[in-house]
Amino acid sequence: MKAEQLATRSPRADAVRNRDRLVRAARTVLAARGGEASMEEIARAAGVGVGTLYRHFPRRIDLVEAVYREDVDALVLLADTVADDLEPWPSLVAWLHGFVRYAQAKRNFLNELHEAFEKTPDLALSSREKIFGAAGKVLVRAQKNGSARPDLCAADLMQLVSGMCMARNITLEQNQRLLLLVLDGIKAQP
Amino acid sequence: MKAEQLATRSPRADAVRNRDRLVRAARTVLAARGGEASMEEIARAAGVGVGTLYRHFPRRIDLVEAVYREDVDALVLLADTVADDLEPWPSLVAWLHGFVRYAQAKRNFLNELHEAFEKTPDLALSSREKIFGAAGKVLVRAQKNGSARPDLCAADLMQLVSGMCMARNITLEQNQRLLLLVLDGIKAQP
DNA sequence: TAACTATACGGAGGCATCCTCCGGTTATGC
DNA sequence: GCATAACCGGAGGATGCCTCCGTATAGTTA
Repeated sequence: MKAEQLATRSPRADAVRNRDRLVRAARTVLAARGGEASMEEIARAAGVGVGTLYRHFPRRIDLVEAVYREDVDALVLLADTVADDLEPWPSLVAWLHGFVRYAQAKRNFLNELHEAFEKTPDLALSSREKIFGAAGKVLVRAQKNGSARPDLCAADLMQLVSGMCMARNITLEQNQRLLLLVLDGIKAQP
Repeated sequence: MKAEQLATRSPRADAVRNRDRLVRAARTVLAARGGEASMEEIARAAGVGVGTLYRHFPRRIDLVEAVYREDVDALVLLADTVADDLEPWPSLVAWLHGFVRYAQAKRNFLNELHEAFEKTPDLALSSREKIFGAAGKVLVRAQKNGSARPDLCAADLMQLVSGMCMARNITLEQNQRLLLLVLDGIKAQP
């Protein structure tokens, strides 16, 4: 390869294969053992050395984000869908219900995000930003409509809702009950 | 000592002294370095070996609870005070404001509690129970009065409020703004 | 006071995890 | 086919958790 050729060549086949194996293995292991899962364990499950794992995903959170990427994208998509199909306030309600149901199932993910953010506060986490963006979309729309109180931002909203979902043994019922309460709080006062 | 004397004799002077040193050191170190602080570090700051630390506080959370014990007691006391001095609803509002202000300052404590509970869900944490008890006291009173919605328990309430306080870079203003929102949600609907 | 013993001390060390580093291997471009 | 950039893997350094046990000492008894 000439020195002046700056365009990176496409990644090697084995690299692509191993990255994919790692994400799959991580998905399985994280689902089975939650936050307990160690990097060695995941690498072993993928049939790969730890060195390879760390080359592809320098920090634990990078791997976690790769695992849950599709789920996060689904939440973003949901925001678009409800915004297209519903009036502002009902779309906000629908999206939050979707979020809570998701968070209930993938509570581990929220915890990992929280932990990573705890350790490195100024770290840009793409999942976080995506979710905040989706929340902002439905929220702002409801605010412009006058159905949601104006003194509130997406960060506030997610603060509240993801915070309440992070508890270990919260049930879906309790979650939904609390969501109704939060929705009452979010609603613009007449 | 006779064999049949089962009454434990009072703890040795050095044990008392070291326990006290450990709590003081832990308070300082935890305040300075937060959750990062290692057990070795705390033992060193107390001028004591790790063995001594672990004899007094078998689990990290035991030490943490000892450090924040007075603060937790203050929250419990606050619940009693507001219940004596104020009408049900205002007392709930006042206590929650107190809680949020405290949580803002001692966010690290909430995180440690959460982490311990995450690791060992069926673990009885006295601080947790004390705080829940205090919350229950003011909440039930407001419910009997008809000013707080009845379909809510202390666990729900703390879920919501402590969850929102746990975020790393939340400001006191944001906290208080969210609390107002939550209070709107808690209030009984007319 | 002196001996005795329950109690406490402390840090070496076993175990686990994180993450890096680098010698060896392999796929890709020429 | 050859050169080499890209990649692989796992040994090993660093750190933290927690235990274990030989040593020291406070309190008790005579």
